[in-house]
Amino acid sequence: MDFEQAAALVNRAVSQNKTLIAVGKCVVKYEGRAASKISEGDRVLLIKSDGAFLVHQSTKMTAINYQGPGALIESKVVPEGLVVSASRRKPVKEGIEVTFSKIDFIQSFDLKDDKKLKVFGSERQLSNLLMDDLHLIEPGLTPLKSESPLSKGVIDILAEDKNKSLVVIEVKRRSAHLDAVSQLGRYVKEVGKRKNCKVRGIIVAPSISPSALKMAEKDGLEYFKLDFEVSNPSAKIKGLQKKQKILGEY
Amino acid sequence: MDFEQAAALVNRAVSQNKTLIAVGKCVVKYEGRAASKISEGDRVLLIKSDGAFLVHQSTKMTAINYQGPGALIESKVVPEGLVVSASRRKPVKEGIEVTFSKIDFIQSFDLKDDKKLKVFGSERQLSNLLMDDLHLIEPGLTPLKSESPLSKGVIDILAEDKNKSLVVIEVKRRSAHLDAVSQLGRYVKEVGKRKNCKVRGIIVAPSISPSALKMAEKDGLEYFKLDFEVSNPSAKIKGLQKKQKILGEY
DNA sequence: GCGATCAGCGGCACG
DNA sequence: CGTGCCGTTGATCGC
Repeated sequence: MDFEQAAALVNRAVSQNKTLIAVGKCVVKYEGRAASKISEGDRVLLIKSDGAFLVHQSTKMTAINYQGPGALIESKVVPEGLVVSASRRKPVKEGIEVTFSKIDFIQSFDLKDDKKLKVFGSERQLSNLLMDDLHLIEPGLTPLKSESPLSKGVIDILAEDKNKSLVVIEVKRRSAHLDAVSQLGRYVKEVGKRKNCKVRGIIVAPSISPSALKMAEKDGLEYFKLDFEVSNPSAKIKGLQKKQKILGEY
Repeated sequence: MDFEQAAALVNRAVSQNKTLIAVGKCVVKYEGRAASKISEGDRVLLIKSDGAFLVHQSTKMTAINYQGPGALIESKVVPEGLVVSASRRKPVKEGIEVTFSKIDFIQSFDLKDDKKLKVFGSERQLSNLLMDDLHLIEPGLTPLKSESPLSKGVIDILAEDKNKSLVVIEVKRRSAHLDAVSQLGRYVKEVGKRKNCKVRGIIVAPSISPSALKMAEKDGLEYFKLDFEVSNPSAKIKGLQKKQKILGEY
């Protein structure tokens, strides 16, 4: 297929909201929030029906250049070959330009798909499950509210212990790191200020980095190890236990 | 092309480290760090030469299911159609299974590409540029070290002001948020502890969220607005000015 | 619209 | 390997 035909194919695919796949030798330039350039090589261009625009190399998961849904897509022939470009004004003015010097393959597809991915084991879901299992953390701990909106951020679980103290619980679906401790610290601080009382903070996560645990202890926050299991189509909390003073284990 | 031929094509492409593109009607299941399922629809499957495995719907930028480089890829025919699966042991045992009931297109490509993307305007680059422009923040501020490794994290710029006080500078290429303030706070705290002296902290970013600025001021950290420009092939700092007490502007 | 956070985040660099 | 953090992060949800 020559460049003229290819350009026509791209423009037709875009105007008909079809998905287009092109493979060939190209250079790619981007300018917007950042700028980038890559010289000639074989790549895959994927343009989706909503205008999402992706340039992939033959390795790695991530696209080397891209433009989000809603991009304005144009194609034209220039002396160097076929140019396919995508640009948008928001979030900022930016654009990609892919210049093919050789096209190995180009085709448009009319993809019918109204299904949505269902995911199990998200933090939200684990948090909801945990609402009913707070007794695993300690007796007398009762849930007050989940997804409680704070002026800044959202508290995963707000609870009350047997002494009627407020407890802020932050759930992580993967290892907790320094940022998680900082985050919980902010929530505990804000709630304490609002309610003008002492507030406890608990991190619940499958693991925690040593420095994060150290920081948590220093800040008076607690950590509980969360043991959970995901399968299709559900997630389940298997256990929950206090783990502190990791050095003491040895 | 029938399923048997397609399965053979996939296995051959994988064994030869080629890149494979398939388009067709399929269901996709994933189980591993989380679990997911999506019922039948038209999607694009992209398998790269390094084993990266991506399933795309016809909208949005992100793949709905994926597996990183190094995944073990297999293909076989079952009563329901063609199964293409990708699995790996690390970081955890996990796998995707794509079952095609209809194949619209399938082809392998031998992509030659040894080029690497060059990006301009990264935080690292802006930070390096700023090293020479510290006087724009305040007279007498001199750079000591860039990318200074701390026990936890890396300080973008460590500097010294005219009073010989240490100054930790955190550069952000986009709007600074609460997490950036927390991050800088951790650094300032650690440096102050190490050197046993008062340490200043400055956030340099193109903008800052109101709550982040508030928290910064409360924590004794400063904010400077960074005005920069990116183009191909470079980035440039255009200006730098103190912005505080935003409410006072009105 | 901005703000804050999650994500199966991915990728990178450093210890 | 883990730890930390950047990313043109993207995507979602609440204000």
